[in-house]
Amino acid sequence: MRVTCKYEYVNNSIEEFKEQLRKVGLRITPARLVILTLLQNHSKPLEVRSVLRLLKASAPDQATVYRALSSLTTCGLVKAITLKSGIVSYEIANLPHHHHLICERCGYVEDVETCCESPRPRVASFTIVNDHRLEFSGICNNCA
Amino acid sequence: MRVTCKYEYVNNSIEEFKEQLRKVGLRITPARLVILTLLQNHSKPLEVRSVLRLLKASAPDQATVYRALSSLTTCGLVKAITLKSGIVSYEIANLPHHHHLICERCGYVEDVETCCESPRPRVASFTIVNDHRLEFSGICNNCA
DNA sequence: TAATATATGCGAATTATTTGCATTAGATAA
DNA sequence: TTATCTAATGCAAATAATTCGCATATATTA
Repeated sequence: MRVTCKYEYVNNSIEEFKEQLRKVGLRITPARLVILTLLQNHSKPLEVRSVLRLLKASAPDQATVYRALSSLTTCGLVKAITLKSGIVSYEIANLPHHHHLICERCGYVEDVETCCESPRPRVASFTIVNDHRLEFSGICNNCA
Repeated sequence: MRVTCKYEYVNNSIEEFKEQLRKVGLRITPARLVILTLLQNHSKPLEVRSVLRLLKASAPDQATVYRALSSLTTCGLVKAITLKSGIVSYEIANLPHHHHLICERCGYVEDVETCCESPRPRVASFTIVNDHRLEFSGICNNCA
């Protein structure tokens, strides 16, 4: 399906995104759709900077991008992951469960299915433990 | 041992820190020692902002703090960890192997010993995998 | 289609981080 | 020790990143 509006995008999951937005009570807006689409089309997590750069042309305003990423993350449609480097990146939330392997030199990120088989920690000061993130790091072939 | 110099600090590991700095080839300076001491005295990882705030009085200049955290991290004396929230925090590197459990509401961090028992991922695009970080998140008692 | 509340764009304000450069102070060797 | 060399610091200023206020536009709902 091709949709032309203020910003242009090509996407097959538009209806899905709309449904998700509806479900979490966020309005369906071009800015949110274009950002969801962008994240979906990139298999790798994207930093804000990249999102801004990739959308630059007729893109939503930068404040809008920040606000959209924030609301989408809060509502769980997008995941914010933070790599060892300290840079926050965003990815579509409903990907199959996976983790990341990141190159310490160049920042290249690879998804890995390896998961954490250990039990959830039991700590007196916490009531609920409901999520985990596992990140491996090393040196990619290019940098080695 | 009590050492008074341009900035003041109380510490029992000064000699250890000096030895570590020597080993990695960084000069032994008051700024580095005071930052290592601060990180050591806090059991929790600290963000740059907190480091700056806690040191404020007769502290090293902010540019110096950034530079020191950076060089200490590069040389491996300090670890930069990035929590789900996207905030980068720093902790002394030579703590026993552990991971973190963070409250999604308030950011409270607890160290946990639970580790990842799964095998290191084998991925064609990576030559070396040499580290991992595991982060659990949930709701702490205070927020629950 | 009208009413209303949310989202956007824009500019400006904040906040965070980095840089250049003159000066200070570790380290090293005589 | 002291002289020498180089890295580290402080300061001010530049840059980058993020947030905010507010008028306008737009999605939703009835």
